[in-house]
Amino acid sequence: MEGRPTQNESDAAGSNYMHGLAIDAVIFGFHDNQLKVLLMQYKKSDIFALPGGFIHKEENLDDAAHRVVSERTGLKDIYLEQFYVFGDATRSDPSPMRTIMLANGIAPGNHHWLLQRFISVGYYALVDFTKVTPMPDRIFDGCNWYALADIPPLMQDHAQIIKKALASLRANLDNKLVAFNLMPEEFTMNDLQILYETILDKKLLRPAFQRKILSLGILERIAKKWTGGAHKAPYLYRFK
Amino acid sequence: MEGRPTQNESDAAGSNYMHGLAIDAVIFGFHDNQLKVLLMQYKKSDIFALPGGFIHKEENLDDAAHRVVSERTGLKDIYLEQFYVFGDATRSDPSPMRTIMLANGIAPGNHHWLLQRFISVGYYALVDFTKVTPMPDRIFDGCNWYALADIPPLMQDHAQIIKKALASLRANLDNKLVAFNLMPEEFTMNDLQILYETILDKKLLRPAFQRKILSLGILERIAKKWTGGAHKAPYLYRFK
DNA sequence: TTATTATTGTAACAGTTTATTACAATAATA
DNA sequence: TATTATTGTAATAAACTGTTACAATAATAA
Repeated sequence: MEGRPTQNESDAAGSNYMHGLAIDAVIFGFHDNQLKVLLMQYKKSDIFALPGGFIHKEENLDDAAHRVVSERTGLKDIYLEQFYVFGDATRSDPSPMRTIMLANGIAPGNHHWLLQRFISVGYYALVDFTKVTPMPDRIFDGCNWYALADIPPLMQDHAQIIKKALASLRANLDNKLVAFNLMPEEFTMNDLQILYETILDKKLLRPAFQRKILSLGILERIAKKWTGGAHKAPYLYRFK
Repeated sequence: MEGRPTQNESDAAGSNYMHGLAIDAVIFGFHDNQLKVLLMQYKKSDIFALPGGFIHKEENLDDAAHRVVSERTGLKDIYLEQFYVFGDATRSDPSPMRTIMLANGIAPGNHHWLLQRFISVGYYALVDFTKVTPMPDRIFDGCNWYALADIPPLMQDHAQIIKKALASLRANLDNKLVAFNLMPEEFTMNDLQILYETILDKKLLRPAFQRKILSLGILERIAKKWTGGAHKAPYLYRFK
Protein backbone atom coordinates (compact mmCIF):
# COMPACT_ATOMS: atom_id res chain seq x y z
CA MET A 1 0.00 0.00 0.00
CA GLU A 2 1.08 3.55 0.25
CA GLY A 3 1.86 4.97 3.58
CA ARG A 4 4.67 2.90 4.93
CA PRO A 5 7.99 4.64 4.63
CA THR A 6 10.55 2.10 5.69
CA GLN A 7 14.19 2.58 6.53
CA ASN A 8 15.24 6.14 5.91
CA GLU A 9 11.64 7.05 5.60
CA SER A 10 10.25 10.19 6.99
CA ASP A 11 13.68 11.79 6.73
CA ALA A 12 13.95 14.81 4.50
CA ALA A 13 10.22 14.55 3.86
CA GLY A 14 10.74 11.55 1.64
CA SER A 15 12.97 13.18 -0.91
CA ASN A 16 14.51 9.76 -1.58
CA TYR A 17 11.34 8.35 -3.02
CA MET A 18 9.38 8.83 -6.17
CA HIS A 19 6.23 10.70 -5.24
CA GLY A 20 2.75 9.51 -6.11
CA LEU A 21 3.86 5.93 -6.69
CA ALA A 22 3.77 2.99 -4.31
CA ILE A 23 4.07 -0.76 -4.27
CA ASP A 24 1.60 -3.07 -2.59
CA ALA A 25 2.62 -6.65 -2.00
CA VAL A 26 0.23 -9.56 -1.61
CA ILE A 27 2.46 -12.17 0.02
CA PHE A 28 0.86 -15.61 -0.21
CA GLY A 29 1.79 -18.49 2.05
CA PHE A 30 0.23 -21.91 2.57
CA HIS A 31 -0.25 -23.38 6.02
CA ASP A 32 -2.79 -25.65 7.74
CA ASN A 33 -4.31 -26.29 4.34
CA GLN A 34 -5.14 -22.63 3.98
CA LEU A 35 -3.92 -19.84 1.75
CA LYS A 36 -2.73 -16.96 3.87
CA VAL A 37 -1.48 -13.45 3.28
CA LEU A 38 0.80 -11.26 5.36
CA LEU A 39 -0.92 -8.18 6.77
CA MET A 40 0.38 -5.22 8.71
CA GLN A 41 -1.43 -3.89 11.77
CA TYR A 42 -1.07 -0.47 13.30
CA LYS A 43 -0.54 -0.49 17.08
CA LYS A 44 -3.35 -2.84 18.01
CA SER A 45 -5.76 -0.58 16.21
CA ASP A 46 -8.12 -1.77 13.51
CA ILE A 47 -5.91 -0.28 10.82
CA PHE A 48 -4.78 -3.20 8.69
CA ALA A 49 -2.89 -2.90 5.47
CA LEU A 50 -0.94 -4.81 2.88
CA PRO A 51 2.83 -4.64 3.17
CA GLY A 52 4.03 -1.91 0.88
CA GLY A 53 6.57 0.72 0.23
CA PHE A 54 7.96 3.30 -2.10
CA ILE A 55 10.44 3.37 -4.94
CA HIS A 56 13.79 5.04 -4.46
CA LYS A 57 14.54 7.67 -7.05
CA GLU A 58 17.14 5.47 -8.77
CA GLU A 59 15.74 2.07 -8.02
CA ASN A 60 14.22 -0.38 -10.49
CA LEU A 61 10.55 -0.99 -9.83
CA ASP A 62 11.10 -4.75 -9.56
CA ASP A 63 13.97 -4.22 -7.15
CA ALA A 64 11.78 -2.07 -4.96
CA ALA A 65 9.19 -4.84 -4.87
CA HIS A 66 11.82 -7.39 -3.92
CA ARG A 67 13.10 -5.10 -1.22
CA VAL A 68 9.64 -4.62 0.26
CA VAL A 69 8.88 -8.33 0.38
CA SER A 70 12.33 -9.17 1.60
CA GLU A 71 12.08 -6.73 4.48
CA ARG A 72 8.79 -8.22 5.68
CA THR A 73 9.67 -11.88 5.28
CA GLY A 74 13.42 -12.12 5.76
CA LEU A 75 13.68 -14.08 2.49
CA LYS A 76 16.18 -13.56 -0.27
CA ASP A 77 14.98 -15.42 -3.35
CA ILE A 78 11.38 -14.53 -3.83
CA TYR A 79 8.92 -15.48 -6.53
CA LEU A 80 7.30 -12.19 -7.45
CA GLU A 81 4.81 -11.33 -10.11
CA GLN A 82 3.61 -7.87 -11.05
CA PHE A 83 -0.11 -8.25 -11.60
CA TYR A 84 -1.89 -4.90 -11.82
CA VAL A 85 -1.71 -1.16 -11.29
CA PHE A 86 -4.33 0.49 -9.14
CA GLY A 87 -4.81 4.02 -10.28
CA ASP A 88 -8.27 5.32 -9.45
CA ALA A 89 -8.11 8.95 -8.49
CA THR A 90 -10.12 8.39 -5.34
CA ARG A 91 -8.43 5.26 -4.05
CA SER A 92 -6.08 7.09 -1.67
CA ASP A 93 -7.68 8.02 1.61
CA PRO A 94 -5.26 10.28 3.48
CA SER A 95 -6.81 9.96 6.93
CA PRO A 96 -5.09 6.78 8.17
CA MET A 97 -1.79 8.16 6.96
CA ARG A 98 -2.39 11.42 8.76
CA THR A 99 -3.10 9.53 11.99
CA ILE A 100 0.08 7.56 11.59
CA MET A 101 2.22 10.60 10.80
CA LEU A 102 0.89 12.53 13.78
CA ALA A 103 1.58 9.60 16.09
CA ASN A 104 5.13 9.53 14.78
CA GLY A 105 5.74 13.15 15.49
CA ILE A 106 5.45 14.36 11.92
CA ALA A 107 3.17 17.33 11.62
CA PRO A 108 1.99 17.02 8.06
CA GLY A 109 0.91 20.02 6.10
CA ASN A 110 -2.08 19.13 3.99
CA HIS A 111 0.16 19.01 0.95
CA HIS A 112 2.67 16.57 2.33
CA TRP A 113 3.46 14.06 -0.39
CA LEU A 114 2.34 11.13 1.77
CA LEU A 115 -1.15 12.59 1.89
CA GLN A 116 -1.47 13.06 -1.84
CA ARG A 117 -2.88 10.68 -4.34
CA PHE A 118 -0.96 7.45 -4.94
CA ILE A 119 -0.94 5.07 -7.82
CA SER A 120 0.08 1.64 -6.65
CA VAL A 121 1.72 -1.23 -8.47
CA GLY A 122 0.50 -4.59 -7.21
CA TYR A 123 2.91 -7.51 -6.88
CA TYR A 124 2.14 -10.89 -5.49
CA ALA A 125 4.75 -13.09 -3.87
CA LEU A 126 4.64 -16.84 -3.36
CA VAL A 127 6.71 -17.94 -0.39
CA ASP A 128 7.42 -21.01 1.67
CA PHE A 129 5.44 -20.34 4.83
CA THR A 130 7.89 -22.30 6.96
CA LYS A 131 10.79 -20.08 5.91
CA VAL A 132 9.20 -16.75 6.73
CA THR A 133 9.77 -14.66 9.81
CA PRO A 134 7.17 -11.90 9.63
CA MET A 135 8.83 -8.60 10.43
CA PRO A 136 7.00 -5.35 11.22
CA ASP A 137 8.38 -2.07 10.01
CA ARG A 138 8.77 1.13 11.99
CA ILE A 139 5.26 2.32 11.33
CA PHE A 140 3.21 -0.82 11.63
CA ASP A 141 4.01 -2.87 14.69
CA GLY A 142 2.08 -5.97 13.66
CA CYS A 143 2.94 -8.27 10.81
CA ASN A 144 1.04 -11.55 10.73
CA TRP A 145 -0.50 -14.20 8.55
CA TYR A 146 -4.23 -14.14 7.91
CA ALA A 147 -6.16 -16.86 6.17
CA LEU A 148 -8.00 -15.56 3.13
CA ALA A 149 -11.25 -16.56 4.79
CA ASP A 150 -10.77 -14.22 7.74
CA ILE A 151 -9.10 -11.10 6.51
CA PRO A 152 -9.94 -8.09 8.69
CA PRO A 153 -11.22 -4.87 7.11
CA LEU A 154 -8.38 -3.27 5.22
CA MET A 155 -7.27 0.24 4.38
CA GLN A 156 -8.39 1.80 1.14
CA ASP A 157 -8.74 -0.64 -1.74
CA HIS A 158 -6.48 -3.30 -0.29
CA ALA A 159 -9.25 -5.89 -0.18
CA GLN A 160 -9.70 -5.35 -3.90
CA ILE A 161 -6.00 -5.74 -4.45
CA ILE A 162 -5.96 -9.11 -2.71
CA LYS A 163 -8.92 -10.23 -4.77
CA LYS A 164 -7.19 -9.30 -7.99
CA ALA A 165 -3.94 -10.93 -6.88
CA LEU A 166 -5.75 -14.18 -6.20
CA ALA A 167 -7.43 -14.03 -9.58
CA SER A 168 -4.04 -13.57 -11.26
CA LEU A 169 -2.54 -16.41 -9.28
CA ARG A 170 -5.38 -18.68 -10.40
CA ALA A 171 -4.94 -17.68 -14.01
CA ASN A 172 -1.21 -18.39 -13.84
CA LEU A 173 -1.48 -21.67 -12.01
CA ASP A 174 -1.72 -23.83 -15.10
CA ASN A 175 0.54 -21.85 -17.39
CA LYS A 176 3.48 -21.06 -15.22
CA LEU A 177 4.67 -23.66 -12.75
CA VAL A 178 4.10 -21.41 -9.87
CA ALA A 179 2.54 -23.40 -7.08
CA PHE A 180 5.76 -25.06 -5.98
CA ASN A 181 6.96 -21.80 -4.51
CA LEU A 182 4.28 -22.19 -1.87
CA MET A 183 5.42 -25.67 -0.83
CA PRO A 184 8.20 -26.68 1.52
CA GLU A 185 11.15 -28.48 -0.07
CA GLU A 186 9.61 -31.93 0.26
CA PHE A 187 5.95 -32.72 -0.05
CA THR A 188 3.56 -35.48 -0.97
CA MET A 189 1.35 -35.53 -4.01
CA ASN A 190 -1.60 -35.06 -1.72
CA ASP A 191 -0.11 -31.92 -0.16
CA LEU A 192 0.26 -30.47 -3.62
CA GLN A 193 -3.25 -31.44 -4.60
CA ILE A 194 -4.70 -29.76 -1.54
CA LEU A 195 -2.77 -26.61 -2.42
CA TYR A 196 -4.20 -26.63 -5.94
CA GLU A 197 -7.67 -27.28 -4.61
CA THR A 198 -7.34 -24.42 -2.17
CA ILE A 199 -6.13 -21.95 -4.75
CA LEU A 200 -8.72 -22.96 -7.33
CA ASP A 201 -11.41 -23.49 -4.72
CA LYS A 202 -12.62 -26.72 -6.22
CA LYS A 203 -12.09 -30.44 -5.80
CA LEU A 204 -9.79 -32.26 -8.18
CA LEU A 205 -9.74 -35.96 -8.97
CA ARG A 206 -6.71 -37.72 -7.59
CA PRO A 207 -5.62 -39.88 -10.55
CA ALA A 208 -6.04 -37.07 -13.06
CA PHE A 209 -4.14 -34.65 -10.87
CA GLN A 210 -1.27 -37.06 -10.30
CA ARG A 211 -1.01 -37.89 -13.99
CA LYS A 212 -1.01 -34.23 -14.99
CA ILE A 213 1.57 -33.14 -12.47
CA LEU A 214 3.92 -36.04 -13.10
CA SER A 215 3.66 -35.57 -16.85
CA LEU A 216 5.13 -32.09 -16.43
CA GLY A 217 8.39 -33.80 -15.57
CA ILE A 218 9.39 -31.24 -13.01
CA LEU A 219 9.10 -33.37 -9.90
CA GLU A 220 11.69 -35.67 -8.52
CA ARG A 221 10.52 -38.59 -6.46
CA ILE A 222 12.56 -39.08 -3.33
CA ALA A 223 13.21 -42.66 -2.34
CA LYS A 224 12.30 -42.05 1.25
CA LYS A 225 8.74 -42.36 2.40
CA TRP A 226 6.49 -40.74 4.87
CA THR A 227 5.23 -42.20 8.11
CA GLY A 228 1.99 -41.62 9.92
CA GLY A 229 -1.41 -43.13 9.46
CA ALA A 230 -2.89 -46.54 9.10
CA HIS A 231 -2.30 -46.87 5.40
CA LYS A 232 0.23 -47.10 2.62
CA ALA A 233 2.98 -44.49 2.90
CA PRO A 234 3.06 -41.86 0.16
CA TYR A 235 6.16 -40.86 -1.74
CA LEU A 236 7.82 -37.56 -1.09
CA TYR A 237 8.59 -35.28 -4.00
CA ARG A 238 10.96 -32.43 -4.56
CA PHE A 239 10.84 -29.70 -7.19
CA LYS A 240 13.79 -29.99 -9.56
CA MET B 1 5.59 6.76 -23.84
CA GLU B 2 6.67 9.65 -21.79
CA GLY B 3 7.39 12.88 -23.48
CA ARG B 4 4.22 13.86 -25.19
CA PRO B 5 2.34 16.53 -23.33
CA THR B 6 -0.95 16.90 -25.12
CA GLN B 7 -3.58 19.58 -24.81
CA ASN B 8 -2.71 21.98 -22.06
CA GLU B 9 0.69 20.47 -21.97
CA SER B 10 3.78 22.48 -21.53
CA ASP B 11 1.76 25.13 -19.73
CA ALA B 12 2.68 25.86 -16.16
CA ALA B 13 5.54 23.40 -16.47
CA GLY B 14 3.11 20.50 -16.35
CA SER B 15 1.62 21.20 -12.98
CA ASN B 16 -1.57 19.53 -14.16
CA TYR B 17 0.03 16.12 -14.45
CA MET B 18 1.32 13.56 -12.06
CA HIS B 19 5.09 13.59 -12.29
CA GLY B 20 7.19 10.53 -12.95
CA LEU B 21 4.30 8.54 -14.37
CA ALA B 22 3.27 8.07 -17.97
CA ILE B 23 1.05 5.93 -20.15
CA ASP B 24 2.20 4.18 -23.29
CA ALA B 25 -0.42 2.83 -25.64
CA VAL B 26 0.09 0.03 -28.12
CA ILE B 27 -2.82 0.52 -30.49
CA PHE B 28 -3.36 -2.58 -32.61
CA GLY B 29 -5.23 -2.57 -35.87
CA PHE B 30 -5.65 -5.19 -38.60
CA HIS B 31 -5.42 -4.32 -42.27
CA ASP B 32 -4.21 -6.03 -45.44
CA ASN B 33 -3.89 -9.23 -43.45
CA GLN B 34 -1.33 -7.61 -41.19
CA LEU B 35 -1.26 -6.55 -37.57
CA LYS B 36 -0.35 -2.90 -37.33
CA VAL B 37 0.35 -0.40 -34.57
CA LEU B 38 0.01 3.36 -34.49
CA LEU B 39 3.31 5.20 -34.15
CA MET B 40 4.14 8.85 -33.71
CA GLN B 41 6.91 10.51 -35.70
CA TYR B 42 8.69 13.70 -34.86
CA LYS B 43 8.91 16.20 -37.75
CA LYS B 44 10.19 13.81 -40.40
CA SER B 45 13.06 12.89 -38.14
CA ASP B 46 13.89 9.37 -37.15
CA ILE B 47 12.36 9.86 -33.73
CA PHE B 48 9.50 7.38 -33.52
CA ALA B 49 7.49 6.67 -30.42
CA LEU B 50 4.39 5.00 -29.12
CA PRO B 51 1.40 7.23 -28.52
CA GLY B 52 1.42 8.20 -24.90
CA GLY B 53 0.57 10.77 -22.35
CA PHE B 54 0.36 11.75 -18.75
CA ILE B 55 -2.19 11.44 -15.99
CA HIS B 56 -4.02 14.51 -14.77
CA LYS B 57 -3.75 15.03 -11.06
CA GLU B 58 -7.36 14.03 -10.48
CA GLU B 59 -7.86 11.62 -13.32
CA ASN B 60 -8.33 7.86 -13.08
CA LEU B 61 -5.48 5.95 -14.65
CA ASP B 62 -7.86 4.06 -16.94
CA ASP B 63 -9.53 7.29 -17.98
CA ALA B 64 -6.18 8.75 -18.89
CA ALA B 65 -5.46 5.73 -21.06
CA HIS B 66 -8.82 6.08 -22.79
CA ARG B 67 -8.18 9.76 -23.34
CA VAL B 68 -4.78 9.08 -24.90
CA VAL B 69 -6.08 6.45 -27.30
CA SER B 70 -9.17 8.45 -28.08
CA GLU B 71 -7.15 11.53 -29.00
CA ARG B 72 -4.98 9.57 -31.45
CA THR B 73 -7.71 7.53 -33.08
CA GLY B 74 -10.86 9.62 -32.86
CA LEU B 75 -12.69 6.62 -31.37
CA LYS B 76 -15.00 6.63 -28.40
CA ASP B 77 -15.55 3.05 -27.26
CA ILE B 78 -12.18 1.44 -27.07
CA TYR B 79 -11.14 -2.01 -25.98
CA LEU B 80 -8.21 -1.35 -23.64
CA GLU B 81 -6.18 -3.68 -21.52
CA GLN B 82 -3.56 -2.70 -19.01
CA PHE B 83 -0.77 -5.21 -19.51
CA TYR B 84 2.43 -4.19 -17.74
CA VAL B 85 4.33 -1.46 -15.94
CA PHE B 86 7.78 -0.55 -17.17
CA GLY B 87 9.82 0.70 -14.28
CA ASP B 88 13.52 0.19 -14.85
CA ALA B 89 15.47 3.09 -13.45
CA THR B 90 17.44 3.54 -16.66
CA ARG B 91 14.64 3.26 -19.18
CA SER B 92 14.09 7.00 -19.55
CA ASP B 93 16.52 8.64 -21.91
CA PRO B 94 16.05 12.42 -21.61
CA SER B 95 17.81 13.41 -24.82
CA PRO B 96 14.96 13.07 -27.36
CA MET B 97 12.71 14.95 -24.95
CA ARG B 98 15.25 17.71 -24.60
CA THR B 99 15.46 18.04 -28.37
CA ILE B 100 11.71 18.28 -28.61
CA MET B 101 11.41 20.81 -25.81
CA LEU B 102 14.08 23.06 -27.28
CA ALA B 103 12.41 22.94 -30.67
CA ASN B 104 9.18 23.99 -28.99
CA GLY B 105 10.73 26.99 -27.32
CA ILE B 106 10.91 25.50 -23.86
CA ALA B 107 14.31 25.96 -22.32
CA PRO B 108 14.46 23.04 -19.92
CA GLY B 109 16.56 23.19 -16.85
CA ASN B 110 18.14 19.85 -16.24
CA HIS B 111 15.64 19.18 -13.50
CA HIS B 112 12.55 19.78 -15.54
CA TRP B 113 10.06 17.05 -14.70
CA LEU B 114 9.87 15.93 -18.33
CA LEU B 115 13.54 15.08 -18.23
CA GLN B 116 13.37 13.03 -15.06
CA ARG B 117 12.82 9.34 -14.73
CA PHE B 118 9.42 7.99 -15.78
CA ILE B 119 7.60 4.84 -14.89
CA SER B 120 5.19 3.93 -17.62
CA VAL B 121 1.97 1.95 -17.54
CA GLY B 122 1.46 -0.05 -20.72
CA TYR B 123 -2.01 -0.40 -22.23
CA TYR B 124 -2.90 -2.09 -25.45
CA ALA B 125 -5.91 -1.13 -27.49
CA LEU B 126 -7.71 -3.23 -30.10
CA VAL B 127 -9.47 -1.10 -32.67
CA ASP B 128 -11.32 -1.43 -35.94
CA PHE B 129 -8.76 -0.18 -38.46
CA THR B 130 -11.43 1.11 -40.79
CA LYS B 131 -12.85 3.38 -38.10
CA VAL B 132 -9.62 5.10 -37.13
CA THR B 133 -8.44 8.51 -38.24
CA PRO B 134 -4.86 8.76 -37.01
CA MET B 135 -4.34 12.14 -35.40
CA PRO B 136 -0.97 13.68 -34.49
CA ASP B 137 -0.60 15.74 -31.35
CA ARG B 138 1.10 19.09 -30.99
CA ILE B 139 4.54 17.62 -30.46
CA PHE B 140 4.65 14.77 -32.92
CA ASP B 141 3.46 15.70 -36.37
CA GLY B 142 3.25 12.16 -37.71
CA CYS B 143 0.79 9.51 -36.65
CA ASN B 144 0.63 6.45 -38.85
CA TRP B 145 0.10 2.73 -38.98
CA TYR B 146 3.11 0.44 -39.18
CA ALA B 147 2.97 -3.28 -39.75
CA LEU B 148 4.63 -5.19 -36.96
CA ALA B 149 7.11 -6.53 -39.49
CA ASP B 150 8.48 -3.11 -40.35
CA ILE B 151 8.51 -1.02 -37.23
CA PRO B 152 11.19 1.68 -37.37
CA PRO B 153 13.67 2.07 -34.50
CA LEU B 154 11.81 3.45 -31.52
CA MET B 155 12.56 5.69 -28.57
CA GLN B 156 13.72 4.19 -25.34
CA ASP B 157 12.21 0.79 -24.55
CA HIS B 158 9.20 1.18 -26.81
CA ALA B 159 10.16 -1.81 -28.94
CA GLN B 160 10.14 -3.91 -25.77
CA ILE B 161 6.75 -2.52 -24.85
CA ILE B 162 5.27 -3.56 -28.18
CA LYS B 163 6.76 -7.02 -27.79
CA LYS B 164 5.24 -7.44 -24.37
CA ALA B 165 1.90 -6.10 -25.57
CA LEU B 166 1.82 -8.66 -28.35
CA ALA B 167 2.68 -11.43 -25.92
CA SER B 168 -0.20 -10.36 -23.66
CA LEU B 169 -2.57 -10.20 -26.58
CA ARG B 170 -1.60 -13.72 -27.59
CA ALA B 171 -2.08 -15.00 -24.07
CA ASN B 172 -5.53 -13.42 -23.88
CA LEU B 173 -6.70 -14.52 -27.29
CA ASP B 174 -8.17 -17.82 -26.13
CA ASN B 175 -9.41 -16.73 -22.72
CA LYS B 176 -11.05 -13.44 -23.41
CA LEU B 177 -12.98 -13.01 -26.64
CA VAL B 178 -10.82 -10.21 -27.70
CA ALA B 179 -10.07 -10.61 -31.36
CA PHE B 180 -13.42 -9.33 -32.54
CA ASN B 181 -12.45 -5.82 -31.58
CA LEU B 182 -9.96 -5.88 -34.42
CA MET B 183 -12.56 -6.83 -37.03
CA PRO B 184 -15.01 -4.64 -38.86
CA GLU B 185 -18.67 -5.19 -38.03
CA GLU B 186 -19.17 -7.93 -40.59
CA PHE B 187 -16.61 -10.47 -41.58
CA THR B 188 -16.23 -13.95 -42.95
CA MET B 189 -14.92 -16.93 -41.04
CA ASN B 190 -11.83 -16.80 -43.22
CA ASP B 191 -11.14 -13.18 -42.30
CA LEU B 192 -11.27 -14.14 -38.66
CA GLN B 193 -9.03 -17.14 -39.18
CA ILE B 194 -6.41 -15.02 -40.90
CA LEU B 195 -6.51 -12.61 -37.97
CA TYR B 196 -5.95 -15.44 -35.50
CA GLU B 197 -3.16 -16.84 -37.64
CA THR B 198 -1.51 -13.45 -37.82
CA ILE B 199 -1.67 -12.82 -34.10
CA LEU B 200 -0.51 -16.31 -33.19
CA ASP B 201 1.94 -16.46 -36.09
CA LYS B 202 0.96 -19.99 -37.07
CA LYS B 203 -1.33 -21.77 -39.49
CA LEU B 204 -4.62 -23.13 -38.21
CA LEU B 205 -6.75 -25.84 -39.77
CA ARG B 206 -9.97 -24.58 -41.20
CA PRO B 207 -12.50 -27.14 -39.95
CA ALA B 208 -11.11 -27.10 -36.43
CA PHE B 209 -11.03 -23.32 -36.31
CA GLN B 210 -14.60 -23.00 -37.54
CA ARG B 211 -15.84 -25.57 -35.08
CA LYS B 212 -14.09 -23.91 -32.18
CA ILE B 213 -15.24 -20.39 -32.96
CA LEU B 214 -18.85 -21.37 -33.65
CA SER B 215 -19.00 -23.44 -30.47
CA LEU B 216 -18.31 -20.28 -28.48
CA GLY B 217 -21.79 -19.16 -29.46
CA ILE B 218 -20.86 -15.52 -29.78
CA LEU B 219 -21.23 -15.15 -33.52
CA GLU B 220 -24.37 -14.41 -35.40
CA ARG B 221 -24.60 -15.58 -38.96
CA ILE B 222 -26.04 -12.98 -41.28
CA ALA B 223 -28.33 -14.27 -43.97
CA LYS B 224 -26.68 -12.19 -46.62
CA LYS B 225 -23.70 -13.54 -48.47
CA TRP B 226 -20.57 -12.21 -49.96
CA THR B 227 -19.75 -11.78 -53.60
CA GLY B 228 -16.47 -11.96 -55.39
CA GLY B 229 -14.51 -14.93 -56.63
CA ALA B 230 -15.17 -18.01 -58.65
CA HIS B 231 -16.41 -20.13 -55.81
CA LYS B 232 -19.08 -20.63 -53.22
CA ALA B 233 -19.89 -17.45 -51.32
CA PRO B 234 -19.01 -17.46 -47.64
CA TYR B 235 -21.38 -16.39 -44.91
CA LEU B 236 -20.90 -13.13 -43.16
CA TYR B 237 -20.80 -13.07 -39.39
CA ARG B 238 -21.37 -10.43 -36.79
CA PHE B 239 -20.26 -10.37 -33.17
CA LYS B 240 -23.26 -10.45 -30.85
C1' DT C 1 -25.76 -23.94 -71.55
C1' DT C 2 -22.64 -26.65 -69.67
C1' DA C 3 -17.97 -27.83 -67.91
C1' DT C 4 -14.24 -26.03 -65.03
C1' DT C 5 -12.20 -24.04 -61.05
C1' DA C 6 -11.63 -22.38 -56.46
C1' DT C 7 -13.33 -22.08 -52.23
C1' DT C 8 -16.84 -22.96 -48.64
C1' DG C 9 -19.52 -25.67 -45.13
C1' DT C 10 -19.58 -29.62 -42.74
C1' DA C 11 -19.57 -34.67 -42.03
C1' DA C 12 -16.79 -38.53 -40.84
C1' DC C 13 -13.07 -40.59 -38.87
C1' DA C 14 -8.68 -40.82 -36.18
C1' DG C 15 -5.84 -39.55 -32.58
C1' DT C 16 -5.04 -37.48 -28.27
C1' DT C 17 -6.16 -35.86 -23.98
C1' DT C 18 -8.89 -35.78 -19.84
C1' DA C 19 -12.27 -37.86 -16.65
C1' DT C 20 -13.78 -41.76 -14.06
C1' DT C 21 -13.80 -46.28 -12.17
C1' DA C 22 -11.45 -49.98 -10.27
C1' DC C 23 -8.24 -52.46 -7.65
C1' DA C 24 -3.92 -54.28 -5.73
C1' DA C 25 -0.32 -52.58 -2.38
C1' DT C 26 0.79 -51.33 2.16
C1' DA C 27 1.33 -49.02 6.93
C1' DA C 28 -0.66 -48.69 11.21
C1' DT C 29 -4.08 -50.42 14.43
C1' DA C 30 -7.11 -53.86 16.54
C1' DT D 1 -3.34 -61.95 11.41
C1' DA D 2 -7.53 -59.37 10.00
C1' DT D 3 -9.09 -54.63 9.44
C1' DT D 4 -8.94 -50.03 7.87
C1' DA D 5 -7.58 -46.04 5.33
C1' DT D 6 -5.04 -44.33 1.90
C1' DT D 7 -1.80 -44.67 -1.99
C1' DG D 8 -0.15 -45.76 -6.80
C1' DT D 9 -1.60 -46.84 -11.07
C1' DA D 10 -4.05 -49.65 -14.58
C1' DA D 11 -8.15 -49.85 -17.35
C1' DT D 12 -11.92 -47.91 -19.40
C1' DA D 13 -15.02 -44.17 -20.92
C1' DA D 14 -15.88 -39.68 -22.44
C1' DA D 15 -14.58 -35.40 -24.44
C1' DC D 16 -11.89 -32.80 -27.29
C1' DT D 17 -8.81 -31.77 -31.27
C1' DG D 18 -6.68 -32.85 -35.66
C1' DT D 19 -7.25 -34.56 -40.31
C1' DT D 20 -9.35 -36.19 -44.39
C1' DA D 21 -13.03 -36.13 -47.43
C1' DC D 22 -16.63 -34.44 -50.16
C1' DA D 23 -20.89 -32.18 -51.70
C1' DA D 24 -22.41 -27.27 -52.54
C1' DT D 25 -21.91 -23.20 -55.12
C1' DA D 26 -20.31 -18.73 -57.48
C1' DA D 27 -17.81 -17.06 -61.10
C1' DT D 28 -15.39 -17.95 -65.42
C1' DA D 29 -14.43 -20.42 -69.67
C1' DA D 30 -15.75 -23.55 -73.31
